[in-house]
Amino acid sequence: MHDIAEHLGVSRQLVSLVLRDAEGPSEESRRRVRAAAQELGYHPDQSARLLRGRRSHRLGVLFSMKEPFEADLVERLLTAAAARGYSLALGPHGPSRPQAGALAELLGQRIEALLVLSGDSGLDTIDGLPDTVPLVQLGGPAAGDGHDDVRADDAAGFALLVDHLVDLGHRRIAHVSGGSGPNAAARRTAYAQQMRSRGLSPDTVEAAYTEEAGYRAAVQLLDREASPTAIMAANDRCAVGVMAALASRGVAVPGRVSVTGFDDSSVASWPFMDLTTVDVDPSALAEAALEAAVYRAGGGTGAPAAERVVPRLVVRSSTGPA
Amino acid sequence: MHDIAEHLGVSRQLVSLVLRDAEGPSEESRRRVRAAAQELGYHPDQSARLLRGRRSHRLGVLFSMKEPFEADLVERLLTAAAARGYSLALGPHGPSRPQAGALAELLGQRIEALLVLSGDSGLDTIDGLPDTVPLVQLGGPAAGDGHDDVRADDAAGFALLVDHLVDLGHRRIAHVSGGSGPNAAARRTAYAQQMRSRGLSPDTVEAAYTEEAGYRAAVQLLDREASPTAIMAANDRCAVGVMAALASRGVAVPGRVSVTGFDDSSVASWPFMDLTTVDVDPSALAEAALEAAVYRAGGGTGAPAAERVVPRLVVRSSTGPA
DNA sequence: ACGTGCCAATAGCACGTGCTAGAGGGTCGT
DNA sequence: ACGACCCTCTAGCACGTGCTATTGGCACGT
Repeated sequence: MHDIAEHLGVSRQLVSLVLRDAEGPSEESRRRVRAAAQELGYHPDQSARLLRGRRSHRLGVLFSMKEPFEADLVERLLTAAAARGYSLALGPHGPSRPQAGALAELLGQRIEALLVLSGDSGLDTIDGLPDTVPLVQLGGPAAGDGHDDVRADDAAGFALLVDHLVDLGHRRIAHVSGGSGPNAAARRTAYAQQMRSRGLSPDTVEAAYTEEAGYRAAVQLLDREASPTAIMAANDRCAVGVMAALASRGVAVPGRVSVTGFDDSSVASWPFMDLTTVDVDPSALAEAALEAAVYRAGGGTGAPAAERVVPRLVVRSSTGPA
Repeated sequence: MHDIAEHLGVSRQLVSLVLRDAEGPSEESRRRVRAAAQELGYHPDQSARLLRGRRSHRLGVLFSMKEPFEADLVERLLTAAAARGYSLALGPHGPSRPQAGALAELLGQRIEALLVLSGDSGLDTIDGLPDTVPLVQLGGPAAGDGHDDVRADDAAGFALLVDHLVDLGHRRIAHVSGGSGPNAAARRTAYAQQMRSRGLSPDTVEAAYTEEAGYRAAVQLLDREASPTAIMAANDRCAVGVMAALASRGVAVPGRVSVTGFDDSSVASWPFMDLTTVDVDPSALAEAALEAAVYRAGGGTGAPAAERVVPRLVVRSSTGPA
């Protein structure tokens, strides 16, 4: 900035005014300063900007790069934040990068609120976070207490899927559960409840949120005497395994068995999968979470929000009449 | 920092010395300062640190969150950078976040070098980047010129795969190509060359780096009179489609047709895929790219490096005797 | 000629930290 | 008892920017 000012023979302050679009400078000055900035390849130093400003308008995001769904959410968060004039400090954690390390880095970045993402991968309890930064939990296991909490309404989603299958005439509908994974218990319960309310008895096989677990669970189901005519997987990844197992046994989908997923991830739309699933609309999740974070960043002190985004049924060709 | 000093009745400078592990302060002081910092929930302000330091020891990474392989690379880069005392500024771009926007944000963060990732998804030509920041390209389409360039040795990888199949007795080996995708031409050429050197004639079907394209290409191959006994997909995603097509036609793998992938992504290790592929070892890629970036950051002015990481053949159960 | 008002541009401090230079108070040797 | 030394701590400036307060210059009215 100093260089630009010297180059033009004006003061540094004038340059500052122009570059942050403040009122004052004449059109002529604006033109010249902008041209010089372009010419000299100037980019404002975010550190200095952040340091000077009273507020940072910056939110931290703690997430895992491994999970495609979280990566997707982060992208939505980026646009949602930009639309409100906020920027995001990304804090990816992974096997080689402990959560605590990523957290410490975020806390050094003047964040006004912290968004914690946790998909189906599971996340150890969040600890070591200071009470100075408000926390918004997004889609993870139930937070301790007192924090904003945004997630999909899994119960509503499973009710939609059960109804869909029952309406198609299915009566032996099995559920391949996420086992001890986050939200798995809620999904299992929602499934059982909706089955009973339709006069059917639930049939759950414990597995996990992985392709391999889905594969094994499906094999197990096929080996029974009265194998089900429909299989509801705990999520899409799990459904991929189920589909693979059926294909390897030569079982027609949806001819003999219908299959459903949960998430509407990209795999669900592969033409040879074409999975009936529920769409949790990551944009809506991101929007709701960001709204909560912005509210806290602005000093909001209302009661913790507990937003439940209602998913949408997406019918594709993996389900059909019993 | 000021608060801690006041809390203990010492000077701010002493606190500074302790917290950055400089020599000088006594053990007693260290203990007390650290305890106070913990108690007050202090985290050093990175902005101020960055502003003060002459060097930032910070590297920018431009990538896409959509691509799992890039996400994986970023994670390796994070650990590699940490090991060398560098930090990374992440610049994810996506549909709603133009590359230029992410780039501008990075340039405002005092980066000393810029790593540009581009997997199989393709990336428009990089422009608008100032000549003040050295650039290292990682795995993408050939950079214009004069930039460091790190990527997998696709030719060596395909040679390994062709040799593997030929040694198993296959003679009709088809290649489902990545079409106009980045590096697809190089892989196609490497395949053709190695086939000829083994006395066989190449047989390429144009497709793309997606599951759907792989599926369609495989269907096309199966409909021929003399269908191949082995199919080499352009990458793992493509191989997933090929496998699905074979399964839906009841073609045994590897009984009647062998299948190979390229990348050793997570799908390749799914038990019902168990794909023979080549492992590009993202750690080695990340390490090499980071080394180049650090060299440039340190002011290195040598000739542009052109590192080719030699991949490793991973034999699984999707290939067998002809 | 002199004040009044306005527009354009400038002066100077503050943000939180790292680093160089220096200050204070002990201990030791003579 | 006095200076030389070391060990520990402190004073103060600099980094690049935003913002408040102030200055300079011009046109206008009296």
